[in-house]
Amino acid sequence: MAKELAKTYDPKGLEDRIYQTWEEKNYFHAEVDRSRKPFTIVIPPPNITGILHLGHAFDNTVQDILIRFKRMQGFNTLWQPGTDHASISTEVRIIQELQKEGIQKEDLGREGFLKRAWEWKEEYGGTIVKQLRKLGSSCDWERERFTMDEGCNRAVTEVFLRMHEKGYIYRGSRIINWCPVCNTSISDAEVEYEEQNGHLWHIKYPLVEEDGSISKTRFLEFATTRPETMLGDTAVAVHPEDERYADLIGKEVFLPFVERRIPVVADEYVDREFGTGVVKITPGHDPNDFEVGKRHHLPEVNIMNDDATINENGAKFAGMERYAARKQIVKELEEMGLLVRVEDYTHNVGTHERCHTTVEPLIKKQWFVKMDDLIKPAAEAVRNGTIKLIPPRLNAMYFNWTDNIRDWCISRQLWWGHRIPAYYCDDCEEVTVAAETPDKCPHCGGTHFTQDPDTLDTWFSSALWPFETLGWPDKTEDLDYFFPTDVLVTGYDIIFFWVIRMIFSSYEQMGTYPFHTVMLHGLIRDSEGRKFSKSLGNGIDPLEVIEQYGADALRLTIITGNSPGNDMRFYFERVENSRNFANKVWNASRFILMNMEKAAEGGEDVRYFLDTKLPEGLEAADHWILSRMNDMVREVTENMEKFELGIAVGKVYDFIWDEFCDWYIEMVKPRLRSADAKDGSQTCAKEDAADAAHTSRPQIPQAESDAQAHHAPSHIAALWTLQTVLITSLKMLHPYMPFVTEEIYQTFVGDAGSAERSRFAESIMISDWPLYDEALCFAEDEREISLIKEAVRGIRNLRSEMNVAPSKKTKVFVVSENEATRSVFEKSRLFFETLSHASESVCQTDKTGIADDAASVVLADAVIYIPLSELVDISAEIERLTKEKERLEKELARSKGMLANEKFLSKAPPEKIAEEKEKQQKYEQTYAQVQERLSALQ
RNA sequence: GGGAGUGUAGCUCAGCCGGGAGAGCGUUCGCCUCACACGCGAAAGGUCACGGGUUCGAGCCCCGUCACGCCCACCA
Repeated sequence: MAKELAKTYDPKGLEDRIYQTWEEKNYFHAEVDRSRKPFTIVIPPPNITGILHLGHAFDNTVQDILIRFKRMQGFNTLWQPGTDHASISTEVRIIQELQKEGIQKEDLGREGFLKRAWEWKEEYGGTIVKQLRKLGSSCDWERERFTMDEGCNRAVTEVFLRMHEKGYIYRGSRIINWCPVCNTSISDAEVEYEEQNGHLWHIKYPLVEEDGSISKTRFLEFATTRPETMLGDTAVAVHPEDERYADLIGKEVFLPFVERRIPVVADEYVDREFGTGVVKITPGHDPNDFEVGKRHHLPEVNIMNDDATINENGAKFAGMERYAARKQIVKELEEMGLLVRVEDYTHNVGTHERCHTTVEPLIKKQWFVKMDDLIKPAAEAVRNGTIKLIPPRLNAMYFNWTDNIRDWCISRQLWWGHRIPAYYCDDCEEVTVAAETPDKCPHCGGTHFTQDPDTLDTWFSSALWPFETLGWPDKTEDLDYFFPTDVLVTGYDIIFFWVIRMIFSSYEQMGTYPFHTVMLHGLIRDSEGRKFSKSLGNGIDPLEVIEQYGADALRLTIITGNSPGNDMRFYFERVENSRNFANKVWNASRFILMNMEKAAEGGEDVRYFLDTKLPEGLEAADHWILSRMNDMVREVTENMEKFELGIAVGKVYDFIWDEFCDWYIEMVKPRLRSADAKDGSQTCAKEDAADAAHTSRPQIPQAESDAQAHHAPSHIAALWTLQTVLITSLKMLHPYMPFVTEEIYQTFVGDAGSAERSRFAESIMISDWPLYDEALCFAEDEREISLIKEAVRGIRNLRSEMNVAPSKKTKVFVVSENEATRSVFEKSRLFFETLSHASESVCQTDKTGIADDAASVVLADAVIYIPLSELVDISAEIERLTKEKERLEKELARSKGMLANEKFLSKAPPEKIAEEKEKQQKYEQTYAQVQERLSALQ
């Protein structure tokens, strides 16, 4: 029957094989099916330049878990995959590659460059997609899309046209962030501020006197961090209510080098407290000054070329690089006596997040999206709960953005990307926005056009991702069925870049929101809490982790202990622990298979898991584990519905390892063993006897073994329970650890006969998600087994403290006046004895026949005695019991205090009071027993 | 400057509706117990950052303080 499983779980080879089977069986693929409810997730498209890092692994594991969970719950699940063209990083990458060959991108020309870029994309662009498969991602690969494929291109053009038509897209001169190295504008969101040590130069400009002469004695002093921008100054500003300068407002100062007379203006932007309360105004090179300049109708002087060298407006500094110019200007100002002083100054400098070049604010004609109207429904959706952010605390972050939105600069001076569908008439230079080159200029009738050379910000197409991937702008069945999608999973760091833009784009184009829930996860950091970065060299390649420990171990590690929105640190020790867990599950399964085989050798069909009805003859331990399993199913499902994946998987883990493996399997062993003795061959019996001779293992008394044989088949009930609990646990674990669970599941189900087979899913990934079942609640059995567990723990503890060798078996007496308690021990004798290393257990009502110096474990209404006279140190025993007595005294004091408190009695809920009373009673009973023991010993 | 966080065992982190402090790793002790040494059993280890308050009762709620990162803004 069942296949052999290796002794240790080894994911190598196995994962690829299983993944391939899933793909061949087409399990990942979704088709429109009106009879079923869809559940859709669109992947945050990874950059084609990317290789898989732990962030992707995290993001995609979360998505895969949700998808697999929903798939098993019966939803028609679609996980829509694809990749992003990532304009800047791809273009930079290709330029670097060209440089190695000594080629500039201009040498190739636009078309040649794009050809090269596509070749590059075809060759390397698929890497990350292959890597996602290694993780186990159950994406519908047949539907894979690319942000620059034909459909997405149409979508982008369509949206551009529509938004331009409505006036949301406009072209205008604005001060933008310019990256002189990437040679393109970048959006505000792409600017990263870095604290840098710099200087604050205090400079003074001479005043222009009434007669137009330049004063040699009167100056206006101010401070600046960027002295070179003075070449573009068109004013100096003071606060309108600043009395110190009231008389100077409207006058002029003289700007050295460029020899310009510029006005003193009054503007509230100026902070009177800072420095001298005077600010130089450079509208061409500072965003704030740009605003001031607009208010005062100041000229805008651009002093810089695109490569950040000074241009012809910079007088004699023309041609110098910006920092060289700065140095020279400072030097000359000093010689002219206009430099007052220099102080060290730490300030934040805007840099380009991709290359960390200091950005240069420049005035450029760019395309913008007007945001104030578009953003309103996006903000509203989150405010009124139509879209839920998880965790909700990130709402504040979201609103911070929506409330302070600025127009979105969408043009980029790059070649790789969606070219802006705008055409300039060669005759009149007027612009026409159209899907294709117009025939005739609507302004002058001209027939020759030049298309805008710029491309769109990468995020412009990503913003359309949830609907463009489903066929928009066409009206497709897919779009109608799968859209709006359900959950978006991404890191909180791209709420602004992506999430908000998808929300308003979808609302604008589709008239509805793209998803109802956004699950935001944190970042994975290294073991010291640092971000992973190339410069730190602390990168961890997920593929290596998978190679070494398996994808399941990686997935489990990433999810365990994490809650939405929180960062987590990555440790190899934790991966090891996850791997160990996979091995644990593996071996538990191996144990069950082994026992099934043994039973099968005796001619029984033992694939009981195929039968879902509760069989006859289940014992307390079986009921207990089924009941615990049932709770686990409910709690795990609830937590998964709440996106608390870390909590959910923790519960599966604890259940499997602690309750199922460490307790239930151990409880069941003697039952399976006694079955061996019954149907076992002679050799088996002989071996047992031989074993027993030199280890003093507890022997099943002959009479009892016979009794078992006549009894309802206990080992059959155990085998049924083992299989049922295992299969259910595997299902609960499957979204987290898809490979090992599938492999084991296949081992159990794989060769079931065709009749049984039809009742069973052929793969765990399309099997049914377990449901909470009232029929599996066994409160009484849970209480009984708790009692046994408590007793076993006590005995183990005692033996450990007394240094009793595990091989040393002892007689155990359970003394209780309570008949029900005695009966619990009687019923569970078989495994109680094994678990507590007892040679024999005897239940009785009093201490008859028990030595006074026996060691004891005190329970509420029972005392367990272990005669260990030759081993027990009486004083140690007294000490142990005294410690126990003290502990109980403390608990009793607490409990009595509470119950004596009238306010507690009058205000606490009745069930809490009852609970406390019960506890008190138990403490009192136990306490009395301990005291009795102590007095007997002393 | 604004915002939202975090602070719990040596380390990393859980801790739901307020009702006797948990896990993993590490440490110590004992075990190759016929599923698993990637294992089993046991133990030690905590002023739940600090100070107030609310409450019969606070790790959890409220106020304040300190520390640490994060996001946003960008005062020249």
